[in-house]
Amino acid sequence: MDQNITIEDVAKLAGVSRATAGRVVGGYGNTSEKSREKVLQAVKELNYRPNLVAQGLRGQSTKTIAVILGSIKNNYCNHLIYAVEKEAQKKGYNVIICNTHEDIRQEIRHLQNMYSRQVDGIVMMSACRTDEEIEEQYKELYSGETPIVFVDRKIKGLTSCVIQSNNELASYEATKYLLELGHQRIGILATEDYSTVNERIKGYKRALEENGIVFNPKNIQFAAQSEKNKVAEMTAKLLREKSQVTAIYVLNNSLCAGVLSELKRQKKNIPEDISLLVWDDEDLNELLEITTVVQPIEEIGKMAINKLIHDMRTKKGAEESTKEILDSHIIYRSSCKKVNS
Amino acid sequence: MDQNITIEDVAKLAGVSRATAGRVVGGYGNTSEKSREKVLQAVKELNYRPNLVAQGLRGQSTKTIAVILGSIKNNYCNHLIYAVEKEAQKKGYNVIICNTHEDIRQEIRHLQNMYSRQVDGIVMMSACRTDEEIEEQYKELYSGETPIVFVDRKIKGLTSCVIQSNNELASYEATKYLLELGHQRIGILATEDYSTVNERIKGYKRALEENGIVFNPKNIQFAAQSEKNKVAEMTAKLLREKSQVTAIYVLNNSLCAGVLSELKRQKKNIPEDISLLVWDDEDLNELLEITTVVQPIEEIGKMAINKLIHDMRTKKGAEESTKEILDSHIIYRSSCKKVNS
DNA sequence: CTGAAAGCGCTAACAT
DNA sequence: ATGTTAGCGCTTTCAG
Repeated sequence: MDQNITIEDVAKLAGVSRATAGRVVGGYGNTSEKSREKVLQAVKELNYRPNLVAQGLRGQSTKTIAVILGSIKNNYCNHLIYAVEKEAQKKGYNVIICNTHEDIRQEIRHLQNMYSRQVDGIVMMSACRTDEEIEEQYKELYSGETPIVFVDRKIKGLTSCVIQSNNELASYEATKYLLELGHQRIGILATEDYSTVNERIKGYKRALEENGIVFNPKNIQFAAQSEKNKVAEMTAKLLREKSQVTAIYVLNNSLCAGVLSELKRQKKNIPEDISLLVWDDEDLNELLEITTVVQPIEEIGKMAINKLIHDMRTKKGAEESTKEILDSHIIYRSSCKKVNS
Repeated sequence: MDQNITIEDVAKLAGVSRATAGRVVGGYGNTSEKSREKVLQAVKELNYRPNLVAQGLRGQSTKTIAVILGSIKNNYCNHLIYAVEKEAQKKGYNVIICNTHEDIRQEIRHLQNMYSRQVDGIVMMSACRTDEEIEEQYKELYSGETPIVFVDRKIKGLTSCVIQSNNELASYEATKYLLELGHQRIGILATEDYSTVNERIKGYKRALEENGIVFNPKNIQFAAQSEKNKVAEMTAKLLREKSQVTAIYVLNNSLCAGVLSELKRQKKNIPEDISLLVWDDEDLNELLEITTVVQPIEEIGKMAINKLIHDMRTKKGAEESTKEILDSHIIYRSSCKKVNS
């Protein structure tokens, strides 16, 4: 496995020049059938493999795409990376992963590092909250020459390309479904303030309003995925509030385990004692028959890569904001029960 | 965000030579305090970022590590990558992920590609079964100059460095635990024939033997993670066999959902009707109180990176096989019940 | 302590 | 159709 065989070695053995050998191997320019054969023979004999780093330096593409997101452990991210890697692979790109642990400082470091690496494009689920703006000095990192596709969350005050599912609408429909079952007091559990979550809350509010129900801020509680105890605590709080909820609507899959654990501790049965509706599907949801809003993650990932590759070709940086919205759908299982209110 | 600022631009602005600028930026060689300041000032002013691709071509390291494994969706792999990326980051490396989908052909393509990319090292969970051997022509891919650390599974007939948990022993102990509870007929569900699985089966057999129980081959069924229906079917088969099992021992977390789903369909309660013991922990296990064998994945990942970096430094390829075994432990929950046999 | 120059492996413009 | 050569951005001799 000598790693040091270069195009020069191939050329020598084949008895042609570096350029010709390169043309054959790279499949560009014109070559005679005779030299083609000789070169290919030499390639095989020497087990030559082109040096992608040199290609990357010489040419304008490193055939590398970075995925920057909170944590690969998160269910949504995990599926996203899977889809992204699959599509990237198909298109001849490799994927570098960067976990930010939802820390904007780390996100910025990763971005700088990826630019140093000359990646061709970036898929990003930013750690930036809706209320935050990127500091002025770092803004250029988020809108330079290298194309970035933002998935799921968008960033305030930035020209950018976003791909996400129809959060507002799907959330509206999910809420409407609960309302139709007679639930008037629907408690929400969500991760902290990201644009995605906000849109889902918006849809929730719209459905309430349409049904003449006054929104009660106490019915929304926040917790981060990592804070398992807090998730349980907030769940308990929802159940404890005077306006006792009859349904819990979990906006992020990552919080689901914590909610279920608290429900179990309180010996609340689903759906007899409480109804449950959750965003993002996984084995657990199917097993426990939890009604779920399913986002088309596979397609989002695929589209992200294709948009990226398109932008790379057209050399268009973030000149204009674009937004692709893909449809989510609800899988109705048995975790939501009719109540008479 | 001009990407095209080079060390030359910095040098010009600072009024020194490329070499001196490089020395300051790269922190090598000697420089006077005066030029140091001038260069650093220029770096800041121009927002210079070194080109890692050029460094990679010039130097001997690309600061890149590849992780090649079945699928990031698999729970074990997912946690492994997380740990690997975290440790690699800390040590100044980035991680490229490659999913083989448990297909040896894809694995080989990935390997070739990663060598083309001049990665510094590879963490690999090979798709190679125990009964298979790597074809002669590809063997060099698995034991060349670039250090590879094999995680979890090892490959037959190859000098290699393996890191894994004590599969045999932990499985022996898990089985012994079930035996002590009175279970005589313990059904196994496992993914197909990988070295890891084999070791676990070995531990299982040893425990049976020690207790004078004759091993019944029908009590072991295989299915792949992806074949959800087959998992259910095999579970049913275990329950149906004349030698009806009183406990199911699942050797791979990825099969767990399928097993649970079948148990549910058959309205078998855990642990009243059947005991359950599973490898690898996740939220689900805690929630359903499933007794679990927990592998130290975090440490395995960390150790893999450190071994890799060590091997890179010492330039030792796979000259000798090494093996690191880390301890698993069992978390006892309530999914296993005493029976009188 | 600093600068000039070579070269990592590749591709592309220019000659032949 | 093929060879020669320059140069991508960096590091590292080698002189001075």
